[in-house]
Amino acid sequence: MAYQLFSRRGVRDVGVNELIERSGVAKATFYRHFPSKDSLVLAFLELRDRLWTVDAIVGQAKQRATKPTEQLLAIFDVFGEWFLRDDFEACSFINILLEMGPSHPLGLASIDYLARIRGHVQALAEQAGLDRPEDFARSWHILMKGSIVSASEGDMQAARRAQQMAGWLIEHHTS
Amino acid sequence: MAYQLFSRRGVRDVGVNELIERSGVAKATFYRHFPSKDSLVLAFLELRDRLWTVDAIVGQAKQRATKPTEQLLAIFDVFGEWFLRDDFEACSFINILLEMGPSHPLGLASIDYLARIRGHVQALAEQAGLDRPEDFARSWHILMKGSIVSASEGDMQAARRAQQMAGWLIEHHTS
DNA sequence: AATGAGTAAGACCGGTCTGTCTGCACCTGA
DNA sequence: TCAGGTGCAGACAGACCGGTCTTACTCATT
Repeated sequence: MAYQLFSRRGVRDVGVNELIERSGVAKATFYRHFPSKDSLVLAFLELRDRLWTVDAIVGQAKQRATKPTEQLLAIFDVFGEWFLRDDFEACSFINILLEMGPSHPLGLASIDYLARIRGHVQALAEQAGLDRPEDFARSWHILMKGSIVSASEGDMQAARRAQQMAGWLIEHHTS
Repeated sequence: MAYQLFSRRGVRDVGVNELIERSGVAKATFYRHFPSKDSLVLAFLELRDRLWTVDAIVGQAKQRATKPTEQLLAIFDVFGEWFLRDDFEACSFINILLEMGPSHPLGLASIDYLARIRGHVQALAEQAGLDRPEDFARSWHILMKGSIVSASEGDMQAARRAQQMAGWLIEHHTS
């Protein structure tokens, strides 16, 4: 419920009143479970990490290939299909980071979850035996984030373009 | 004045009252010049395009090299220094696009100015005689936007990483 | 039957937002 | 001298914000 609203319309655009009205819960009940709106947003970010990062992206990519390098490249196959969805809502972690700033608690949490995404990439890079896996993951993440923003602009081939550059990145980290 | 506030703190975080108070102008005078806050934001975006895109980034990059491909790569040199500034404020076009959504008038305007940035890249690609300059510019733009988001997260080497991938992109568009 | 926990509904608080309107001073040109 | 435009200062409207608190009700346990 809150997940749909936050991911599609952003944190700032959804007020507490709307949340409780749509979920049919009383305001006092809401504030008994969450001491503030921000703490609900933190719970949303954690859920987003599980549903989107772990299940929808990394999980899907791992299912589509067996070799680690192919699993990495499959991330952009998943992205390509995700970009085509009409309810494409970009990356909540990026949205909130840019919306609240890197010093706000929610911005800091978003940075943390983005680092977690990078951790998945780095783990796959290590399984693939690539050189300097952390540098690899950081470069890879640039391609992921850049393609998401391009998709928000309307470039439907953003995933394919990023995947092409990702292939070159793998080559240059292969000894 | 409004430029500083909007670029550093975002459009939604700066209200009309603060704007008029800081600029020492009366509210009625403000609304005589701009029919709404959004129209001021539109003027801000246009100024941002001139000061930041044209002067600070593209202009600087062109000054630092003579060959078009070197001028392209110099963009990431400029980015690298920009990322180190303590008043680094990310890209207002990306911020506003993600904050307002791609269907909002301000989001649409941001998409337009982002396309203009891509136009500068494409023009340089054509001068350099690179293959498929529009595809090149779109891939290049992914690297620019991805590195900006990574810099917002705190990765100070984001420009260097993007520049490396940008070099490979040039190679693959050279016949 | 009595008690207490939990809940829905919503009034309420102080504050913010964009945008309008009034009051008053100033300046300029006829 | 006086009309008209322009400016600042700020009250005000109407809506919304996050968050607190009251009221009335249900239901499970004692």
